[in-house]
Amino acid sequence: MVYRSTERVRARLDASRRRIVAAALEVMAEHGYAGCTVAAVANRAALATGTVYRHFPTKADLFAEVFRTASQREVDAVTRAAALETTVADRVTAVVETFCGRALQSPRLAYALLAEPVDPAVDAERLVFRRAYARVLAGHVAEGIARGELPPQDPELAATALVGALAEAMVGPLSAGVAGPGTVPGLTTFLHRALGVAP
Amino acid sequence: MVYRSTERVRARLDASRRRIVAAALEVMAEHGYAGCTVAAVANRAALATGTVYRHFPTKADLFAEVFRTASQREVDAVTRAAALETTVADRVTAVVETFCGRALQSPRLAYALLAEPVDPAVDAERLVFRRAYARVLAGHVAEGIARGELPPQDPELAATALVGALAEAMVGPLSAGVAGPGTVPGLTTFLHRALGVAP
DNA sequence: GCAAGGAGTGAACGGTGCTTCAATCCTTGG
DNA sequence: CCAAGGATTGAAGCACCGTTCACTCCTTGC
Repeated sequence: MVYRSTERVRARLDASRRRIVAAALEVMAEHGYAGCTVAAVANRAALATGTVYRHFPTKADLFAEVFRTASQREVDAVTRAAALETTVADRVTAVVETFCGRALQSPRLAYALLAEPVDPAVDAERLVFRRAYARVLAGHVAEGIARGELPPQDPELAATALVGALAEAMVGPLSAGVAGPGTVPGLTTFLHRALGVAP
Repeated sequence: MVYRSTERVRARLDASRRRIVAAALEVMAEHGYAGCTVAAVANRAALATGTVYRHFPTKADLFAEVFRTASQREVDAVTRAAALETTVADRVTAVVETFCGRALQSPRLAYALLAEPVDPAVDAERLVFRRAYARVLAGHVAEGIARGELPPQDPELAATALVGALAEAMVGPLSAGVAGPGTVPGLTTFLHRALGVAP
């Protein structure tokens, strides 16, 4: 046994793996999930098709990771934006603005993450994504109730409904053109009222 | 030219076509869109695979019609339920209860119509479906504003957000088990507040 | 430099399921 | 009953892609 994987090789492997995920994300942001053949991803990563399979057992596994990565980034952005505010009202505003702003910035990616038809195994990851958003929001809602800024209510349910409303309001604009200028403020008001933020 | 299609034949053709759509709907309600191969649908309709293609140019066309039919039925049910009520609050309650009740009654079908990964061409039909719901709701919202039962707001946007909240709140329960008992009333309250129904 | 064995390659494979088509059956009007 | 022509059949065709694998290249430690 003369060959044993060394640090340098492991670093290169790691880099390849990351490059594959990044490439997949790029292809998805450009052509949607529909354009994401394994060959296209490999090509973008400057690797052979077969090499992808040295890092991921199946295409679904690769894209599960892609979705997980991209989703985490989105959730983080929203979490960070909310953390800068103090009242629940301001936090919800921050969430809506961040979510919509980012979605409209890269519409193709947002559509893929939110609504595009994908492999069922990848679709499962989407549910996790949405639940992650809901969890963040549920935390703020619960705290709002505790502080007396919001009336008593089921934070989980409220958060889920918020996420649904947000996503739905974005899907239309994403698939066809751009959102009207009133969309984001209108949505903010709507969601504030839904939660029972005192006017 | 001795043969010319007669009334009887045209009736039989029509019946076949309808039987194909009905069969597709049945298969979808049982096994989801994933289980809907053309062969399975034809089999259920007691026809040969090839016959399907004498009625629909492609599978996507067939399922576009299936979605259209099923969606119309759902929208009609909701419309009818709302029409029995007078105040906006009661109408929204009726919509939520009807929507959720029907969805939970045939969860596999509801999941297919709302969220299951489908062919992109069929997915387009889904957007129409959701917009149809939104249109119904937007009408009620607009009337509510006119009557002074609701504060001024963009009825389209509000309706879209309502539909999103409803759909999202149902997807969880549909994919895994049943809805908790508090879901429907909780959702109703949430949506009333969102619209600004006077408490 | 060399043997051992992992990493990388990409053309070929294979499964799935939509779609077609030549053969057959059925309907119609004479 | 017959000829014309549409309707039906279902097995074969076909395309598309994910996946594999025999081969080559590279890295390692002696």
